[in-house]
Amino acid sequence: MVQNKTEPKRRGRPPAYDADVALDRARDAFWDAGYAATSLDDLSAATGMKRPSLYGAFGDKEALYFKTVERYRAVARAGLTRVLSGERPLEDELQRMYDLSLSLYLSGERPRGCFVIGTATSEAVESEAARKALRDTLHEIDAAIAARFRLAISRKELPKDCDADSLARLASAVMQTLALRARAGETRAALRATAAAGVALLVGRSPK
Amino acid sequence: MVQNKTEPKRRGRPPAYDADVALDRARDAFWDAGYAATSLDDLSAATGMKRPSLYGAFGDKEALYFKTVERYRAVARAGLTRVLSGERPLEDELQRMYDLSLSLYLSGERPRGCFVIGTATSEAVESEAARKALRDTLHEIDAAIAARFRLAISRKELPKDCDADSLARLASAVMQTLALRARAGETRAALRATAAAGVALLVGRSPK
DNA sequence: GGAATTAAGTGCGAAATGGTACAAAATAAG
DNA sequence: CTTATTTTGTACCATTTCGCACTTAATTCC
Repeated sequence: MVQNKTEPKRRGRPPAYDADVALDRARDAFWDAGYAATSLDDLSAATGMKRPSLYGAFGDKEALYFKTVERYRAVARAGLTRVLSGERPLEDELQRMYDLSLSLYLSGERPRGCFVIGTATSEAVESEAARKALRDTLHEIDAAIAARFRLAISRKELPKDCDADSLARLASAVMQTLALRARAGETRAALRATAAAGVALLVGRSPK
Repeated sequence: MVQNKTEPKRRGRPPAYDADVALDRARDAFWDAGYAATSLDDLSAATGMKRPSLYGAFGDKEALYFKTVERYRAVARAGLTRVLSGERPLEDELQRMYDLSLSLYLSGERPRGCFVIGTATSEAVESEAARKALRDTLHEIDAAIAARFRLAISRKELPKDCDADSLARLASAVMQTLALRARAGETRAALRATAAAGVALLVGRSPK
């Protein structure tokens, strides 16, 4: 595999846009309005690219959407891997995981929750691709958390008879409720309280 | 308050539709495709009513949608009140609550999760009304579960130092993950396992 | 400088969308 | 039977939407 990063000389007219920036802007448009309610004109306005340029660069609306999903998932994956590294105690890392989630869910001008949940869920019954994107996203998070729980069990941070996979799905559930509640307009303080209660329950302390 | 149920004699041409049946059909259309992707023609086809009749009976698309939400919430509220009556042990009632949720989430031809989560979430950032519907729905469920947890504490089904409100939000989180995962296409068996693990964790047994 | 190549921008078109005006139909009251 | 009342169904309108053809602009290669 040779270097193919920013090929030194492209042949024709150079693009006026940066593909990653455009994808982020398109993602923001979908994130706020949902997939179906975001028109190509909205995407054109958000990215500054005319519709034919959008087509040339990313394909149709659906292809563009799934490119934004891929990009979002890559960022989320990196963050999750970082906070669940195992460098700190389980409880700290879980708390940081939810802090990271909340910083993302509240990062827009208005609270908007998780991008994938907010945009793919509504389409998931009728679109096989959206359903798969949603399922894969949830399962990837499940798996990352389960790995950390397995590590915790091996380190005696948790009792040996715990089921890491079940605990992980429930830890995911806490993240999902944060996503939904953030989008529903709950305050940051309320969300933090729910996260803290979730951490307590997951590590074996009943929320007091 | 006098009797106003099915007024004995209406003046003009009688409606050809049953309002409740039409609302259920409209709800099903929204449930599958989401709010934005459901057109008035879709709603007309689903209900068998022409568009002008829909307007006459329910107002515009948004008004119709929120009428279906009200109706769904009333049914959900009744079910929740029933299964959380306090007649049975806490653990049984929680398990029945999730069983009831799953029977609803998997009741369509295709798995579709929770109607409100599946349709209001995507609209919640830009629509104040959708955001409120989502928030009110989540909080109503939180409150119903919290009441049951308070009863459990008073009955010593749970330790006195438990926080019923925090536990209730986490119990809601389990319901929400079932809603999302059902819509994402997880199998019924997988969903049941997640529910069972949630019940165990909530009543103080670590999932084994 | 001219040809080749790639992207940007204008503008069109067919279809779908939300919404409504208006006439026809069905019923009750007098 | 006539009138008043209410619903239904057809047809229409203005707008939006997705998508594309085609021209124009910017750049490299020779």
